[in-house]
Amino acid sequence: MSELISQAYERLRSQGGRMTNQRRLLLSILDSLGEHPTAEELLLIARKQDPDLNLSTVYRTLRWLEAENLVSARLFAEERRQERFDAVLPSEHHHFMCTNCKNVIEFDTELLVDIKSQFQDSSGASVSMGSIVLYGLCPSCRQGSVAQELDREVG
Amino acid sequence: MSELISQAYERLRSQGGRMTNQRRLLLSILDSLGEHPTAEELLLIARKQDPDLNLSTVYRTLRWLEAENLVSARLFAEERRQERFDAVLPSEHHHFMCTNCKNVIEFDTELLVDIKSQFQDSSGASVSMGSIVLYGLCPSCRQGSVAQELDREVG
DNA sequence: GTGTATGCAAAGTTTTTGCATTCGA
DNA sequence: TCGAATGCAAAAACTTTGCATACAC
Repeated sequence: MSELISQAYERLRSQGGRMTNQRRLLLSILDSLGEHPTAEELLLIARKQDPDLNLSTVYRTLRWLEAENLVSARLFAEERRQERFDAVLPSEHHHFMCTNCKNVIEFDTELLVDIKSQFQDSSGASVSMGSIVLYGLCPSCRQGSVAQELDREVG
Repeated sequence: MSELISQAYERLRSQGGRMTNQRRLLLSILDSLGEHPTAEELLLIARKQDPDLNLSTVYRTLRWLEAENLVSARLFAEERRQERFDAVLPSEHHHFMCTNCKNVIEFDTELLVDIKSQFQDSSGASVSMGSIVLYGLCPSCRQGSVAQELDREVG
């Protein structure tokens, strides 16, 4: 069983919570999904298996997981308000978002620690975490980017 | 006259737009403010000089400035939905947010270019911009952080 | 059985939009 | 003058909450 799911069971047990079908379903989707779904997207996927699942259950589950630090919510500035949810991976990871097709690519870097310590040294703050978001064109949108850019502008 | 304001005049002239009192006021606040106001905060400040100013005018002005690349909108994940607006500085700048007092500190770094090129090389994407957000405790919250953390949890 | 989690509907929060009016060039 | 910008109110988009019911333990 995956780390996410076994951790969730553990937390539930230790705080007297319950493992419901809804939570099991959402956890398994979050765990296997190689994407960063919004709450709505998650609902749509989950409803293929449980058509009665409710959006507020999705939000409540995500917020609980977030509070437990098993999932993190991210806002990409390009999408005004909608949050995207990530299963928290063992290593800090960062994101690239294609400004054309909106696809997200995760990446890792060891260089952030340098930025952190640079900032800590100069400011006197203590940094506990950090995240990077990069924007640009993904490989497939680089080709034919002119046509696609036009499409998007005219839309 | 500041870069922001003169640029705004320039853009208006070239696209047949008009410099209204409302825009002038908002521009001068954005220009002088050493903070990252939300639309609502900007409205409150502006209303000291023009009590009739409307929130939708603030949003429309900010969105126009954003489209002109004179202001950038940022979402800090810690605050769920509210955007903060920045006058765009000549150099890319990044943010640290104190998880305790929510204050924001800007910083610069030359190290992001390395992360960009690292990612470009490995992914084949072309990166046009990027932003870093760091979280932690600011210098003043580091002292007495225990008491303050408790305060926040109990809230 | 008991209390946690759910579904539903209503409310909350932030941002956008339609329309009549005002105002800058 | 006349079209761009504003104020207002209503809608839209996203998220949270209250409450009665269902269900995990």
